[in-house]
Amino acid sequence: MRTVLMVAEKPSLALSIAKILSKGNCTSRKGLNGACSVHEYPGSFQGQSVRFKMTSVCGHVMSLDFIGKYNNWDKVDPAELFSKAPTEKKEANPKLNMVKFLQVEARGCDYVVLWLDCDKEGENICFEVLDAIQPVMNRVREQSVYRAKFSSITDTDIWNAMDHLGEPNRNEALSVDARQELDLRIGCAFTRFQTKYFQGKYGNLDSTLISFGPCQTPTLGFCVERHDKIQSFKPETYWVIQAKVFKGKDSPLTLDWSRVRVFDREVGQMFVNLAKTSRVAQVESVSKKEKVKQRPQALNTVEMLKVASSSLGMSPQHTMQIAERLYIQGYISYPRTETTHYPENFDLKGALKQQSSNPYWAEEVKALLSTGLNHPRKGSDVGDHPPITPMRAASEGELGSDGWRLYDYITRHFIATVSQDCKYLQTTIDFTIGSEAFSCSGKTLISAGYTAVMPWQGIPLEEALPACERGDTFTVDEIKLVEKQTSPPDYLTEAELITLMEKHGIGTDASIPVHINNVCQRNYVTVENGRKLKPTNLGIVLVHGYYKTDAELVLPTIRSAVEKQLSLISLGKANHQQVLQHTLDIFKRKFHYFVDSIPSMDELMEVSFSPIAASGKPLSRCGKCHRFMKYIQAKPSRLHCSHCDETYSLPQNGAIKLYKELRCPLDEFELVLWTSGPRGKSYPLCPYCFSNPPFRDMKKGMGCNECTHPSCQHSLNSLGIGQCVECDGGVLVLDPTSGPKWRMACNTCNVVVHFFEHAHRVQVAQESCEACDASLVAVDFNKTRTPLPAGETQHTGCVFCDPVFQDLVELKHATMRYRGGGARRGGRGRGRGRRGNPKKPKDKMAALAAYFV
DNA sequence: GCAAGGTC
Repeated sequence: MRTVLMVAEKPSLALSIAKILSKGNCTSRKGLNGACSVHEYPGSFQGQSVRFKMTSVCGHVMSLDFIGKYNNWDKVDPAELFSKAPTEKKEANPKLNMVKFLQVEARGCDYVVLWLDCDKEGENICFEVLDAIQPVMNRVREQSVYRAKFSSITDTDIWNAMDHLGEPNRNEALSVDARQELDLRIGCAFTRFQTKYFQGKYGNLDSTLISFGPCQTPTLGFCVERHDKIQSFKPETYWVIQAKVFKGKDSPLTLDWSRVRVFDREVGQMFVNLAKTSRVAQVESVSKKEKVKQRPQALNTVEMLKVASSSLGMSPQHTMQIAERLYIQGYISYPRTETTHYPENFDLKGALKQQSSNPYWAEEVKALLSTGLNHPRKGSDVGDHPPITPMRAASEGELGSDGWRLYDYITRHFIATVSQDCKYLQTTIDFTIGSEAFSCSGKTLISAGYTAVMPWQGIPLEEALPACERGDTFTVDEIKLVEKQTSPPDYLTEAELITLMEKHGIGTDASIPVHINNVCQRNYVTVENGRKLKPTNLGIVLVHGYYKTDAELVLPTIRSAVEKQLSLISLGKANHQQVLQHTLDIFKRKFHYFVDSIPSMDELMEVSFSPIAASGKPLSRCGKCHRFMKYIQAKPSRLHCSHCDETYSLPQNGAIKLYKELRCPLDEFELVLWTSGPRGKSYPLCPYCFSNPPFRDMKKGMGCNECTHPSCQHSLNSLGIGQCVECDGGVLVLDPTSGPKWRMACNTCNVVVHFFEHAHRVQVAQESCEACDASLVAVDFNKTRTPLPAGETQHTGCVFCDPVFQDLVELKHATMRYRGGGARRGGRGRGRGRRGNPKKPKDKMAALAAYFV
């Protein structure tokens, strides 16, 4: 019997589609990567009996990157990234082992049906899947590759797709390939160039990365545009007539002037004088209109993000993480969708019934169930996923604070979509006072409709307008000219930014949160009270710089202009290679122009930032010139030797101080001590070795706790104790600065083990433990407070095995269990390589020759 | 260390 492999874009869809096509009769098992499942069932295909295997990928299988050597920022000129640097496809998520998984499942299959999402990205993933599986599939004479086209996950749609299989569209896939390559080459070239240029020149930029991208840069542009409007705002004075009238014993009504405002005081005064000729206000007309506030459309991602930001105070990134969790746990439907229209067969009533026992909205739900659901408003069906709805009842306690708040909103929104509109009566009374016209209006609620579950949208209670009719007169209580000023706009709110991004096609529902998060993380924008986005100096200068040199780099049209080119590929009207070359050429020229114009950007930078040579405070001495290097604390923190004009990287996210003026035996640089926090991990490092690994088995970014120097007293070889209790390959290293709260810390992960508190001295001995091969540790306690048996003050033993140490090492028991009571003894080496006596080189030059490989 | 796009 032949086998048909079917592949969807994500595990949840594979399950939904398999359930529909197998009519609920499929067997399921987990795939080898743990993330994807395989659902199998018998059926018929192209007139023959077959076995179906339905599975999925997890989004893109591959992602594009430069080949290895072009990822060296120090050796590659960013201009080479436009054409010379070759790219390669790498597995998007190596942990998922997706290619292997697909091949295992595809081996022996005869046909494949591609059920990827029906958009360009999905079309591209079709070919990623085919590239992986075609080499291992059986060869059949007839067509073996099919594409299912569906616009919703409903029985009819899925069966219809199965009955009308087509072929994957290579042109659409190629347009995505082109987009990937353009984004990569352009983004990385500009990012690397401006990062290196500005970081080498200014000391207080406070950003580890000065990135550029066709989505993130326009995103920043929107925020700066608003900032500029605020800055250039000139308040204008204007005048309004304030009129108060009353009738009988009613409290006075404040009226609105029909001319609203005037910008000339004299003119305003003239109108006041005209109005003042009369002491009564004449009612000209009273109108009552029934108005409707429409119930919302079904919820999509962008709307959810906006409300979460403006009403729940949650960032888009955080909102999506919470929504993802609610989705995985089955509380809500798939949270990434553009669609605002429920599928025709959507069980609205069933979904609503599940909410009928929730204390917060049970009353409204029960009322709806008994009087009947309102038909949802027509939305747009983009054919991706149904709108976001609750899938099962939940209580506050089981979801956690933010989880509940988001679920609460999603559910209320859902109930609102099947509720009645809110109806209210708007009453407007038109007055004349002298020859000037005024009015006042008020709203009274007729029926709350959906605002019963979305009270924040309700009609606010107002004092009712007095009953009156045409011809009535009111007494004028007060009439005067009031001076006011126009006020500047406020900073862009996150919700407004999302609206702008959506309008200009910057990013997608799934990527908008990422771009906003990026501009915050890169220190271009800060989030102020009320989730308002205020650009930083760096953000402002960058955008102004682009405007000065090449405004297209920051305009929101940069994306759509490229998309237009790309659509030619997907429509088959232009050749993929030609479009790519053409667009790359344009951006290559822009890049060179940008590089040439960088002095004009510098003019802006100089105003806000200080030159690197004038930044920082002296800290440790350079090994080459023996002068003090300056420690620059602003991100990325680093050491700068102004004499040698060299910058040395440091570990981030911690504090740096001088380490007792001790020097690295290899290069004479003064060591510095990195500390993660008051009770955290700390280790010394050599500023030179950190960027220039001295031994072949070391990598960039290693401190002395990973240094394999055979004899240096600060090295791993001297201070390493034993294998880490949690991670693979890490070694617990004595922190010689930690006393009297002595500890050892893993040189790879974050494990910190406290031991021998209040010991006077703790040292790593030359000898190793017979049982577990860990280095022995020698401790020395004060006579008066020694915890050692029989009042002894000194003891040397293994921190893992020595019974004397048992109660003095915090993680002892966990350690023993983890090691299976020593069962792993003699297994893999302990990885410290400190056995044997390495020969000491005769002099320093020989040592350097030996070490600097 | 870089982009943007999928998704876990």
